[in-house]
Amino acid sequence: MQGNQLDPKESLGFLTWKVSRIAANDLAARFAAAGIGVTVEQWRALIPLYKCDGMTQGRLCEIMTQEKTGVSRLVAGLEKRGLVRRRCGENDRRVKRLFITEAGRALIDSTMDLVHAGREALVEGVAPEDLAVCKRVLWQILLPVFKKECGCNLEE
Amino acid sequence: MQGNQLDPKESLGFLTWKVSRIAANDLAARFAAAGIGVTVEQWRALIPLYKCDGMTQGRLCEIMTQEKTGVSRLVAGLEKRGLVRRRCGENDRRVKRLFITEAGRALIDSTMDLVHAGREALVEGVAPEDLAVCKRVLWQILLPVFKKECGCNLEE
DNA sequence: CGGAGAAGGTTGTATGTGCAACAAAACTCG
DNA sequence: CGAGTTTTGTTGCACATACAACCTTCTCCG
Repeated sequence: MQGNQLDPKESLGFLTWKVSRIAANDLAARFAAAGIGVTVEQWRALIPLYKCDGMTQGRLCEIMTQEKTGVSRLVAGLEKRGLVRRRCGENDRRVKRLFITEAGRALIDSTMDLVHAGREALVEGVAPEDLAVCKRVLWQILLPVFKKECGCNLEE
Repeated sequence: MQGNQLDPKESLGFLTWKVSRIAANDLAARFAAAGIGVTVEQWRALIPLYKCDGMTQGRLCEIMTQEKTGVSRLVAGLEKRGLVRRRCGENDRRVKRLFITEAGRALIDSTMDLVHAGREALVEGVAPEDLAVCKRVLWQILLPVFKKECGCNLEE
């Protein structure tokens, strides 16, 4: 039985890695085809701001469960593209508050159908009840990381 | 119902992305703690060579379902660390054949327990039958990509 | 043959990500 | 108050990954 420790089908890390690459690459191709000038990661970072405007950058890190360095650069890219504005906090001038622009909102709105189509294509042929179990398992694994970090509309 | 299109729990792309990051970061931490001087990605690239020595670099690209550029750099890293040797093909001098070294085999052997522990920790608390469904779904999604690319021991 | 095109790999460029180090601002407590 | 500590964000560095451009080698076919 120890022999199949090297079987990729048995490693959730491997499986999720590959599926996430497929999903991201597919979405990137759809963005490119539609002339959307934003990366998938930047798009993902924009979602929380769409749902909850004005949060600090640190808050976005928590929501994305990601290092502050990466988020700092994602936000810099979003700001360069005019999708987000950064403003220093008034009470605490260390923090940067993030505000999605009208262009940012429009981008999310205009990509909803695209994203939805991509998700459908990804899970085409998968039994809905199995897919539900799969999502539930993955979310269960993520929960400890998201605990006490899920305020401000992340649920909803 | 359209409102929860932005719910991360509903996006398999998001879920797999986050779980794969958790798994990779956890494994990287275990490698670092054990003084294993190799990245998770390099380790993953080494697996197919452990199972099937002497394949060409292009073959490894197929097995890893990855661009040749990334594989080229992964293999370069493995070679720099003395875990793999590259040799030009004899009949076709364009190809590079990849041979795992004794150090490479020893590294895989010595990390098996580590990796196994990481996998156990990742899915701790998940019902085994649900986990099996989850893995089956993910593999089902990957299958079209792996089709006709799964020879040489990938299946075990 | 021999040139056109295909195939295998590498390098350049852009972006993402994590760790460590750093800078600025705020907080703590004597 | 003020020095040390903590918090927030940025920058440097290393590595991963995708696309495009390129080089070398092989193959095809006239």
